[in-house]
Amino acid sequence: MVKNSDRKSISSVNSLSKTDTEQRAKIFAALADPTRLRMVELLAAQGELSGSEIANQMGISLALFCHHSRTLAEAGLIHIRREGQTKYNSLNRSLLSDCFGSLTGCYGITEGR
Amino acid sequence: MVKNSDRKSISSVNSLSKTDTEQRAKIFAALADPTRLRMVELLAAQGELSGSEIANQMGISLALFCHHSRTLAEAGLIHIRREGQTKYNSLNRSLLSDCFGSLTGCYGITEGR
DNA sequence: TCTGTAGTTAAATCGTTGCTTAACTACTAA
DNA sequence: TTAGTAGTTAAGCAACGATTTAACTACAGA
Repeated sequence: MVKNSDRKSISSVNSLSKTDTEQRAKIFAALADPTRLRMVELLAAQGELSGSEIANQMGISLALFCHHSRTLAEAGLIHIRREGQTKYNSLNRSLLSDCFGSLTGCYGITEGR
Repeated sequence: MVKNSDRKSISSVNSLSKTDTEQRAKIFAALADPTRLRMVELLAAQGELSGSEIANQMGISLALFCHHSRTLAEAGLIHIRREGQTKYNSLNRSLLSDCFGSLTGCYGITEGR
């Protein structure tokens, strides 16, 4: 039997295994705002986007994007790849699947990141 | 092609089909509080429970349970069955699957409610 | 009628959070 | 050096939300 307390020590925030209730609540809280949820849906549909691209497509300021992206990053939901002065954001799909699977009992198939 | 606006008119809050971004955000917001998430996890594990049973198992007051259960009900996440003066709560699993599936692209198998 | 159980509701408190504005760094190119 | 692009951070405000307490309805049994 693997306890949640063990899992927490293995994956501090990113993915790999099931997270505990507090962590999952934090992930759901990150998805609970319409603006952030639209950001996540954009990334789910388009794969990888820079902050400016997201802000433009959504019609919000870069400051507001940055504000929300921090919440998503702290929940472990987005991965950031630097290229010059541009930062590309992508979704941590395996963390999403793990988090959702803990409630539905169904863990979807995720290929890579 | 089925638009989200069409879906909304079909299923106002309960299940059946995909919900729009605002509705999904509301569902995630209902799951965003640790106390409510524990309630949902209890129902996911044990199927059907009365308010008192949930409050007892969680070590919270009935008033606090009632407060949170209202949020869950408004999101459409719980179904209530009356029996005498007792109300039994159960999870709307298909709504959960639809909501999660809109992000992961994977819609789990749900049998009945 | 009185007591206990099950649940609901309102008010008050207090912390959190979403948004805007503005100032800031860092890199690139003319 | 100047301007433009990409992103970050802080301050302030308004709105929301989690919790506790207390008062309430409704029903069942002694």
